[in-house]
Amino acid sequence: MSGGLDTTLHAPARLQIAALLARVEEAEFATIRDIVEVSDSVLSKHLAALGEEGYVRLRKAAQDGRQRTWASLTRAGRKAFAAHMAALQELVASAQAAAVAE
Amino acid sequence: MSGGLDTTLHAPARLQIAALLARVEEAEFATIRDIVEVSDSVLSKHLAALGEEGYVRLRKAAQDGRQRTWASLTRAGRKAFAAHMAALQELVASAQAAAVAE
DNA sequence: GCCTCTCTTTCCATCTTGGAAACTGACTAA
DNA sequence: TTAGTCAGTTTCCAAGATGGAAAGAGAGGC
Repeated sequence: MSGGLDTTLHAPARLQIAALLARVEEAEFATIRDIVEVSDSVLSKHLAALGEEGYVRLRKAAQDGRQRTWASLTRAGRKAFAAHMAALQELVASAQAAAVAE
Repeated sequence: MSGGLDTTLHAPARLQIAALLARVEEAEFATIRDIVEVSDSVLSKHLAALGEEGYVRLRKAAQDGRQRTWASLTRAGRKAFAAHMAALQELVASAQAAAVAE
């Protein structure tokens, strides 16, 4: 019943995360958390969900003696995001077609 | 945390309903149900939700001796749908801005 | 009065989302 | 080496959505 929409990407929080990552090489955990405005635990879980789907890659490394995590979209992630946005556009278009047929 | 997105319209099923109605004067209950592919009860509940939000108007009338229900977007509904689509577009754009700032 | 058609409402089970708090791993400081 | 931080993770739990089946309800038809 989800008309081509990717449920993993459709949830508001993850849609924001994906949209953010779609325009960057990679982004830091804290940066994403502040932009999306969710708690650490929630962001961690969303990134994990995106990771399991193969959409996001997490890179952990130390910087200034502090451990940091960078997230980036995988190729599949970019593709899925683009497809999802396309599905949204199409949702409107197909609605139009259905209307004509009615 | 929902970046300007309208949660009432964001749920896949309701997004499809709204997209469909956005292009028609009005659509029949059964038509919507078949396009969105949900059960009667579910469609009824979604339309009720959209109605409570002031986005959809339901018109009931008899046709060929059968009682039918037509749904249509109210002006507020069309406005909200347009705004929601705009928010989706903007989500991508703002993500870009954030990326630059990073 | 009874039946059918067309939704509605109720009941219920499942899934998702979100935050707080506890926990882990890595590294710094004594 | 032990204690303390920082940066996420995982666990626990509560709340809200969503979906379908089944029972209801209203309007006509027979």
